[in-house]
Amino acid sequence: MTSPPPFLPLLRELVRTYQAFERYSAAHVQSLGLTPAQFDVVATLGNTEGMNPKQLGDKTLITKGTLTGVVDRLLAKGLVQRLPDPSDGRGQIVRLTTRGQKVFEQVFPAHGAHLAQAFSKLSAAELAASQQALHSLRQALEQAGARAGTQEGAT
Amino acid sequence: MTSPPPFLPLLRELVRTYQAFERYSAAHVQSLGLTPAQFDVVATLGNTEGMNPKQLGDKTLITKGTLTGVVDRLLAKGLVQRLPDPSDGRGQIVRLTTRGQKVFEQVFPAHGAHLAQAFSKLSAAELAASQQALHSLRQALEQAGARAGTQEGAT
DNA sequence: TATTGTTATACTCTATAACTATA
DNA sequence: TATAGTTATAGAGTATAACAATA
Repeated sequence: MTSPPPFLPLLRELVRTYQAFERYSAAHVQSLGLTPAQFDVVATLGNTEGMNPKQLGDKTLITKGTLTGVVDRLLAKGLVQRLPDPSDGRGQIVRLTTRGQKVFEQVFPAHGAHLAQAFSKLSAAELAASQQALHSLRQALEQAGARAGTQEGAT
Repeated sequence: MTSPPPFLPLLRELVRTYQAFERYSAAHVQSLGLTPAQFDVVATLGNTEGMNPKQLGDKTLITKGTLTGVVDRLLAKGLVQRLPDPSDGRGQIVRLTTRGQKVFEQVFPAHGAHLAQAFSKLSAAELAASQQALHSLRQALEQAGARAGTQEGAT
């Protein structure tokens, strides 16, 4: 039995860092009258030409039945539109409206302005290194996830 | 207008990495029949002598009205108990039951076993670098959060 | 008067399964 | 038959405000 690798502190750090981000961004999101799920969708649609609910669900991890309701509410707020998918009669394209685009552009610069100050202490190299570190970490987690999914039953 | 700092990809990576972890651990949590909020409470109570709902809410970021219901459901599952707070007639102490303790101890080693495989590809140096990177990132975020919290009103 | 915790309200998210329409 | 998306259902989380009991 090899000694256990010290990844628990790393995970704890990951969770704390994410929570710090969540706490930070929650104020902005809430001030827009968006729920986390709705914001997730808006953020995913930002800077795209739109996508079908299937792709949207895959990216946001929202299941299709749930996504219908989330998109409905964004529709009611006038932030997204549903367009027919020209290449598939069953499909549709969900896309930000002009107003949705404005909201998208509004929240990220707002984040940016605040965060820019905070991040000004980190060099470009540090940012890159952090990003790379997170990427490795994510890959490890995704492998574990795939494995867990495959070998399921270790309940 | 200065060029935008390149921390957006870093944040996106942070979110994705966290989501990978979430997705990974969700299986274990779900297999225990616990919701994320319930697991949050159990994990917070783990390795403690219990605490009052006020503290519990502060740590889990669950508001008091919501927390009552979450604790109710954990109570129904026999995982926690409500004890009177000897030092405050209004208060109570929420504490894991023996069964709750067992669940707590059960889920964390289970995480470790799976994750150990995933992390075996990362060297100790890589783990340390990742942790350091996250720590810097978190400090930046917490500074931003503190600033946002202080200057609030930019809603 | 302030604080702890419960209750009531209303809305959103969530997964799942059954269903319609198109491929 | 398979897939895209909707609808129905039931449960849980969420914030908020009003309330009781205690400090």
